[in-house]
Amino acid sequence: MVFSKSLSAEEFNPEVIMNSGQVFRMKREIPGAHGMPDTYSACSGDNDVYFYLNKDNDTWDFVCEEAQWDFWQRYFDFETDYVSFNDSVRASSDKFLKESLMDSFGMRILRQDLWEVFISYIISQNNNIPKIKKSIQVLCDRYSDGIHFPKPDVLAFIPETELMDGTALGYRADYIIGVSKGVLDGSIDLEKISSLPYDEAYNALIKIKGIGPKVANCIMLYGFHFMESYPIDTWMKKIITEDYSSYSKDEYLNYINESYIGFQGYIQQLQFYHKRKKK
DNA sequence: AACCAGGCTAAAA
DNA sequence: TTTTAGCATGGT
Repeated sequence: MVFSKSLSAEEFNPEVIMNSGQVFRMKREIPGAHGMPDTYSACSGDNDVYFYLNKDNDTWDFVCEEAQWDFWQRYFDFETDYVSFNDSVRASSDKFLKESLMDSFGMRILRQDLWEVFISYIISQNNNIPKIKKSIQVLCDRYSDGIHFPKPDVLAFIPETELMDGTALGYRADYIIGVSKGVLDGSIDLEKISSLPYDEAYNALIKIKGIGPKVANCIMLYGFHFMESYPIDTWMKKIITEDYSSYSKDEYLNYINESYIGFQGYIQQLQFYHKRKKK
C-alpha cells in the first residue's frame, strides 16, 4: 500500500535524518531499487517501510502495510510542525544554531522502537558511529533475519564470549546480556518507563547497569520522544566550550531550556549534525 | 601510531 | 559528593 505525503525539503530530508546519529539502520537503497532512482528504507520493531520522492506529483510516497501506516506517521513525527519552530530559530540571534539549521533542513526527531534504541545506545558509549552501525548490523545478521533487530529472548542467552567475538561490542556485550535478561524477567519494562514523567523515567534508566546520563537521554529522546531531552556527548561538549564560550555550562543549559521549550532535543540534533559535518 | 569515539562502572579522594 | 582509572575495539 502506498501512502503519499506532500513534504517540503525543509519538512523532510532522509539524508539529513539518517546521517544525524539518531538512527543507525535507515539507509538509501541502491539506485533502481523498487524501480525508483533514490529509495530509502527503514525498519523498526516489526514494521517495515520504503519511501522515495515521487517526481510526478512532488510527494513522498511511503510503501508499507496498511496497518503499519499509523506507526510510521508517528515514527517520522509528522504531527509536529518543525518548520514553524525553525522560524523562531531564524528569528533568534544564536549564530551557531542558525548556521546549524541552514545545514540540516529536513531534520526530524524519530520515534523509534524502544528495544532497538535501548540496545543501540548502550552500544554507542565510548564508540564511533561507523563502528556502532557495524556492530548493530552483525547482531541483526547473526541473531535475526538480517533486517529486523534481535529480540531480548535471543540476546539474553548468548554466551558472553560468543557475543564479543566478531561483533566489536567489547565490554558492552555484558551490558546487553544483562538488560536482555532484565526485560525478559520483567524487572525492566521499557513501555512502563516511557510513560513516566521525565525525572522518574531518567532515574529509572540510570539505575540500569550500562546506562548513564548520556545514554539515558538518548533513549528518552529517540525512543520515548521526550523532546526536552538534551544528550551531551563529546561533540556537544566541544560545541559548548568552542561555540558558546561566553556561557558557563550551566548558563548555557539554562539558555537552551528557557529559549527552546519542547524542542531542546531537536536543537541538539541540529547542532550535533552540523558540528560533526564541519570536522 | 597515537588518539578518539553519541560514556559507564566502581574505586578513590 | 566529585574525581579518576580502566575498559574493548575499530575509526581517523
